[in-house]
Amino acid sequence: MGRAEKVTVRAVAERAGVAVSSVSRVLNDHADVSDGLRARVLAAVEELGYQPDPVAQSLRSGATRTIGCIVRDIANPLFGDIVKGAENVLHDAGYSLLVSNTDGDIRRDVDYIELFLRRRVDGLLLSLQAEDNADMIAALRQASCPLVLLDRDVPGLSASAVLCDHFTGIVAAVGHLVALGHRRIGLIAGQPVIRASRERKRGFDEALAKAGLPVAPELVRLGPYAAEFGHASTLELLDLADPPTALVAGGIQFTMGSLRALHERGVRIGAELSFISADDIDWLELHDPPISVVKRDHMRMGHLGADLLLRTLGGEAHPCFEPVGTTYIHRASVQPPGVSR
Amino acid sequence: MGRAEKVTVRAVAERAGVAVSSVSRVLNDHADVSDGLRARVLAAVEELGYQPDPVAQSLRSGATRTIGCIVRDIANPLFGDIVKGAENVLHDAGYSLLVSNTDGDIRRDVDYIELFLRRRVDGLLLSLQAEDNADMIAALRQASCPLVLLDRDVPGLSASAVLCDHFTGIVAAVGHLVALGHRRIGLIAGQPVIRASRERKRGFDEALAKAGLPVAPELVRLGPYAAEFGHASTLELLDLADPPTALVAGGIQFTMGSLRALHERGVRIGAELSFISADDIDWLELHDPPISVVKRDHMRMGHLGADLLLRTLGGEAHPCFEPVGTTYIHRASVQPPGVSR
DNA sequence: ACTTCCACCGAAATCGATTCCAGAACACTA
DNA sequence: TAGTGTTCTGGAATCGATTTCGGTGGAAGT
Repeated sequence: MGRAEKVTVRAVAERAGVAVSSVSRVLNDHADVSDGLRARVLAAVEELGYQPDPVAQSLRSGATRTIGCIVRDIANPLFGDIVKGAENVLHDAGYSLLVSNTDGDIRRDVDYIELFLRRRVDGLLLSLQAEDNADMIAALRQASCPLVLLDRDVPGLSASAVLCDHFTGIVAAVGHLVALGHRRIGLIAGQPVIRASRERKRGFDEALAKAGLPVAPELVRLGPYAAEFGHASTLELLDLADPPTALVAGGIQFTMGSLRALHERGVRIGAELSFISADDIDWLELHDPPISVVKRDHMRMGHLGADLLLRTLGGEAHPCFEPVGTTYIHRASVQPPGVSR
Repeated sequence: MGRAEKVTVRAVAERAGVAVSSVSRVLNDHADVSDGLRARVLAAVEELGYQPDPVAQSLRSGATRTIGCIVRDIANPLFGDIVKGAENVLHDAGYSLLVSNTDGDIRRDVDYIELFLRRRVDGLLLSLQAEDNADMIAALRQASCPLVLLDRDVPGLSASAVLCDHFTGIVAAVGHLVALGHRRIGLIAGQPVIRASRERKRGFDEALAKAGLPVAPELVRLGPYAAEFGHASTLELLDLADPPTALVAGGIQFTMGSLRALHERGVRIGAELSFISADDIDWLELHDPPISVVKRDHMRMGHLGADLLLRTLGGEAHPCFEPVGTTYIHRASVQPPGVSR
């Protein structure tokens, strides 16, 4: 196995017959290095197959070339796409990505923030579970590295952010439902401690207001981002005396739970209940009927998040914001109400 | 922001009026520490809020408490689940997880292996894209840290592995098709450079052989793990003069591409063509008709992989192997042939 | 009273790289 | 020839922790 005698800068220096400082100067191409010395050092480096030890470099420089990424559930394709997009960009820039899994537990947000900061990451990519957690904000204030929020808004924190325009997509989606004649429209979304939830709710309200329709409180269910909440809420909505004729699921977990509930109840989607999923996953198109969605580019979110980090690491002092658009895509799951036969 | 003056072991020593070595001894509870000294040091640690710097510890100890994980596509829920399972276990054991994304490019396997080894990870969790790549094997031989293969088999390499019993599941699945009367059964699977592909093919062959049926070469398509291959292969199979009456997709990407092709062609799954997906994703149950699957516990794979790593890090010298079972689950996508009306 | 031993603690080396500082070698000018 | 600069190079300090080694003081043994 690894019988590689660990070749250090000292070994290179010995081999080349120069001082270690000279080796370092050559490798980091500092000024004041003669051609002869450079050649000898590079030859020795080549012969020994020397590669500097990143751990030692980190100790000396204070930079670890590592980024910490905090998400709720890495197995969720939404976050998977984000992480993938970010990792691609960061890898090309010479950074590695540490991942986490906070799994619905807000305290784990704090734990991972502290863990990653202790590990001296060069930056944090954050999809937090709540924006108002005091412990979390306190932990982030300790950070001396750049922070990038993914579709989150933590007031008073100096951080860049990728911000999705949920509003436009939802307004278009609900507007379409209204235009088709729907009057009782249900919404299942996350709690307002997350920007995405607030924006979706705001778009929902706005679309109804624009149509002069009242918001029926019993049709709006805000809860934790988990399939089970989508499932339970859907059953509740179906059981109302005056149930909705259309339903918007504001998040992919809700979509999953909601569809499961509709299948269990044998509800004919489109015919009996129009359905829209905010957030697109490819298989929704293969559903029968295909599910209308509000789409955004998840990988691009990760990509832009990484860009923002790199920009700050590159010296940009002020927080920057990158918008990501959303589009409503109509599919057969949305039909005019009362086409029940 | 971070106005925290960086509290080091030296600061603690000064505060407590002792030598740095004593502080270290207290913190790593070595022997030869008097109660008085321990108390003074711990008090100073408390007052200053001292936390040792992991980078310095890594340089000194050679251990980084970091594990590298190499997968093809972190956005794929299969790998997402694996990574999640592994991260949970490793986090609890004090390790952090570096992720990668090799994205169908075999050279990136090698790149990431070398990158992670250079970064001195304490272990590697590997879902390689090919088992016979000489460069990759050479790179892995350089490793002086434990290796764990995820559903892979690289002969001659000293590594533990999580091994899925694809064989049993596929035999049951194809056996069921045969029992229902299917005679022409198609298979779309990965290339034999990956154990999973080989085992699925072996199970497929075995099930047919057991039934005394010949393997029709034109019905077996082995190619790269990508939805597009599943899509194209499915179209080809449908266009055969004597097309299959049942189709097994050996991998979730193939399932996705294959289902898309069947939808495009308007094939009535179950009635016109029975369909089985090897690897389960939750939405397959919501498909119309629900898709039969060969299921395995992905998160458990990650969990066991992490356990194997920890076991080796804990001193276990010999490679260990952990089996993961597969189960065939019948759903309505599988019907007797010729129920076309 | 003198050795021996042990418990305890501090100084310094170490991990591997980078960088500051000082000095050597050489050229050029007055 | 002496003096002044350049240009290049080596030694040593540094990053922050761990660990070896050696030394001190006190207690026990003869």
